[in-house]
Amino acid sequence: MDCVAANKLLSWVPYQLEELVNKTSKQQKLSSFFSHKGILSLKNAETPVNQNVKFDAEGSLSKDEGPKDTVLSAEDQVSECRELGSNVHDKTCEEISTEAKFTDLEDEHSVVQASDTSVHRPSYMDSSSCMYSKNCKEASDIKCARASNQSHSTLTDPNFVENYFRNSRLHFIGTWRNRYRKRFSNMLSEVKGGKANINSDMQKHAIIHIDMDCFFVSVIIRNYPELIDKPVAVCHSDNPKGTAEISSANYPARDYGVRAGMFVRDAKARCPHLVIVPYDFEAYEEVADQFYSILHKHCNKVQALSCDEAFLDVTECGNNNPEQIASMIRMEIAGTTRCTASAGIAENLLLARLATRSAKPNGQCFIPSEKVDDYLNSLPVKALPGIGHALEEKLKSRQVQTCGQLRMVSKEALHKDFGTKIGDMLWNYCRGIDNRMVEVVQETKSIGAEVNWGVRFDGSTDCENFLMNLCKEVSLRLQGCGVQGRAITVKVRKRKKGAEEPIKFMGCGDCETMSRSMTIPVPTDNVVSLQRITKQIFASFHIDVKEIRGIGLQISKLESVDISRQGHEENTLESWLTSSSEKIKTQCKRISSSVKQDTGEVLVADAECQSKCRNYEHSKSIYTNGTGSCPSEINLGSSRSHENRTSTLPPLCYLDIDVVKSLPQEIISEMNDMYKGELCAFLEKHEEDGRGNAHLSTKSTAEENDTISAASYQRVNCDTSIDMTVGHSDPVKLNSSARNEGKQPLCYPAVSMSNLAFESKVLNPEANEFTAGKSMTRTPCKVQSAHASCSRSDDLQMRTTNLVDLMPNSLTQADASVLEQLPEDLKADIIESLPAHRAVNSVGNDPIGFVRAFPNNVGVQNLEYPKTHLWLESPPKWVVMFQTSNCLILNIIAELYTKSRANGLLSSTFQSMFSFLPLTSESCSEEWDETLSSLCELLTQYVNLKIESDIEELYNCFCFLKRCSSMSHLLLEVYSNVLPLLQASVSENYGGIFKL
DNA sequence: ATCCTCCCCTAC
DNA sequence: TAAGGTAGGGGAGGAT
Repeated sequence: MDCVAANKLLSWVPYQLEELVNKTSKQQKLSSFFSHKGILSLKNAETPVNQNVKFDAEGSLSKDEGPKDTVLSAEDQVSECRELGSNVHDKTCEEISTEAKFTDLEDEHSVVQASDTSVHRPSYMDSSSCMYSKNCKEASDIKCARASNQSHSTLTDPNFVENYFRNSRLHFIGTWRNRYRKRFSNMLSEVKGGKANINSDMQKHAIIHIDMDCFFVSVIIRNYPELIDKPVAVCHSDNPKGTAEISSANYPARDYGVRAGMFVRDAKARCPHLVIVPYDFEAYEEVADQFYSILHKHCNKVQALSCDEAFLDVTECGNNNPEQIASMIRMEIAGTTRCTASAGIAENLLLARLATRSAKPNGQCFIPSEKVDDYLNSLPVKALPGIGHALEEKLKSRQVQTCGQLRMVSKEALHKDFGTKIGDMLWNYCRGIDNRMVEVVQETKSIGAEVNWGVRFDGSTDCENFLMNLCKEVSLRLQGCGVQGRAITVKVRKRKKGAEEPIKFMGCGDCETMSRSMTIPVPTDNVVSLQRITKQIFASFHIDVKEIRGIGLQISKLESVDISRQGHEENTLESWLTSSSEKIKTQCKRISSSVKQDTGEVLVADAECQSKCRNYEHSKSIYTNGTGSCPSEINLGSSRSHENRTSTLPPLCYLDIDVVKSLPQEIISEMNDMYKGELCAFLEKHEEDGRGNAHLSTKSTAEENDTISAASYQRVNCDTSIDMTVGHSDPVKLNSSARNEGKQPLCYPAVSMSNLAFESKVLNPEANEFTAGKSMTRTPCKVQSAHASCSRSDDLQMRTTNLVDLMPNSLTQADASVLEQLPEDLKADIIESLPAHRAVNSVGNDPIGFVRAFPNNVGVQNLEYPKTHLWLESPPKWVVMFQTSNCLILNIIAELYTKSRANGLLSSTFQSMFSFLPLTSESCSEEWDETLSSLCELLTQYVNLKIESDIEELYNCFCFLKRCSSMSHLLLEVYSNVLPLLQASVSENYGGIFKL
């Protein structure tokens, strides 16, 4: 038996192997194969000529013996393999015995592998693939460029996530479609516009499925003509003993039984002179772009399946010979990319795709309608798209292995066994029926990132760091796609009990996977929001981090970001300035054309968008044309270039100097940096220039401020327990005092102001989405408190029950006094939720009873919709409740309260305003930071709602915060962040910060 | 009946 | 050493 030949055949007509192996001549085998089928009008492709590539010698083709080109090509490849080295053929014989062992595995692997980038079944499911190890000599013509001293796991590499994705081929494949959508968005949207006139039902379609031949290898070896006929595979490592996985193998290599997904050591055992070449993602991207450019040139209905595979609907292409179109396209692809492609032509997507399998490599195949039945009859069900190994097994257990057998099963039986949709799919597909259309525009439904290799955590810090980086990654991807999402799903792979360390180096091995999700009312792409929510969901797993083998984060319920809004999304000082800059520009244009100041020509929104995209692409330099180096940090907030800023900032002379001067020193100093130091000089100059004028122009502002500060003063004045000497909350005074102290470096904290977009909706009962948000009421159900059980059935009812269960049997005096200080409706709500025997008047002596009354999460509760809870922080923290009536009341409860109270430092005034604002210096811990971050965000959101009546009160809050700044640097940051926004809100009443 | 979450399966 | 990702779809089962 000629095993090489058999293996070769296996790779493209696998399901006919049994009928073939007993024939002696390959020619005979193939002829018999096709005559047996008697259906294929397999035609030779007009082979494109290219000086760099040797294509299979085809020349003219005999129509009656269709498959000749393929046959010849196969023979060529086989003979070339034999010529490779004197020992190759001997080796082949030697391998015969070995290969016998592989048969099962191969069958399984090769049956449906038509396309090269098609991804193998993960090897952790194929334990058998690990058992072959052979000492082989290395035969490598190309030295793989590999980093040798790089860390490779979460245990040793703090930048693991970033490095990981850069080098992952699966990541490349998985994210390719989104990059394609971005790149070809013009073409896609054009077609979308003209799509409506299709009446698909009656019309018979002509579909071409086109697929590059062993894409990953071909792209690499097009620059190494000497390798074309040698067995070559793409892999990260060519260590002949290693467990690196073969990504793709060319046809000569497949002759030796080398398959995608195989460990290198197994591949080398089969084919010792196998040449391993490294990945070149840039080249893949480039060739894929060329590929799609060609497709779009010939046809405007292109559905991208992957980087090397697409469907074309050529029904209305003008040319009514689809075979000719396919042929032209293939020729052009070969000429341009120096790689070959195969095509299948048929009346629907299913048959076109099946036809391609028969056409490979470098051929094309047309399945006419009348031949469909015969073609399918003996086709194994596994060959149908949509039937993987699980369905195959399920069908096998029902004695169904071929489409012919499947046709015998009634639709009802299929529905019963597989469900309606899958049942229909099976019933239709085995009859060659496929009603899907070529879908040009495919909207993204979810975006995520996942790592299941190299994940080994030493402690929870490592794990948290990893999670945070994953969030960054996902946030960048969302922004890169211009979408935000509402559903956040965290997936965790945990080592199965009793599972050993996997054979694959750093693999995840046998795992148990679990996932949990949370839906928020307003979509987000913000990294801090994602981090917070992710942290919380993750915490709800209560998992030993040492057991974790993989983590994934997925965002769904996507909505596209309104481009015009993008520039204002981040409520940073910068965006605030730049958005105003744009306002200026528009107004300048309108009012006066004589203004010559250079305000920067790029529209803000565009600049933002470009900046984001650039940042994303940059961080993924492998996807760009690759001149830029990779920045070490993927942080949107910090990576924006200075050049960008100055190009969008308003010129100094447009700033309202008086308003600027009234800003806190930190803000001025930040702005000064943005203006490269010119702002301070400008201010000084202004001061010197004319005090008289300045006096006049500040007046109205000062009056307004007085009004505010009067109210503020009253409140502060009531507060006897707080040091009053720091300035009575007059904003001007405050600011000048701040200016004097102003040594504190202003670092915009990790908190971006738009983080809690959804909180703003919570705070805003007007928001339709919120009131209508049915899902909201169920939101917290999957994220349980540390105490609550984690069963899947938990929902809001459970959640509420748990909360009540967590209530202490008796409330302490402290509990009662806390409750007393809560707003009436909140108090009522809590009391109502208590069982009678736990009523408030039942006071015990548990000092932290009230703390225990709440789950170890920080949450938001909206009392207008008492069933709505959003749990925001990971445990163990405090409960933070916000309720919205018409007036802002923030309650920071629990531990903080306990701490502050113990120190006797709570001011009654601010208790009522902030209820339980912690003031003790000992509170300045990490926990403190998080709470303040939340507080900051929420205040910001509130400011953004611009509810006039509350502005004043807010101002007081901030002034108060400012006065606390000596105790906490973080408070200063909170203040610094919130104040500009507040200032903006206030100053909007008299024309904004910029004079116009 | 319809929706949601969790999970599995599939394709590349 | 090695980079076992990503996204879509559907079923089960529970809640409304």
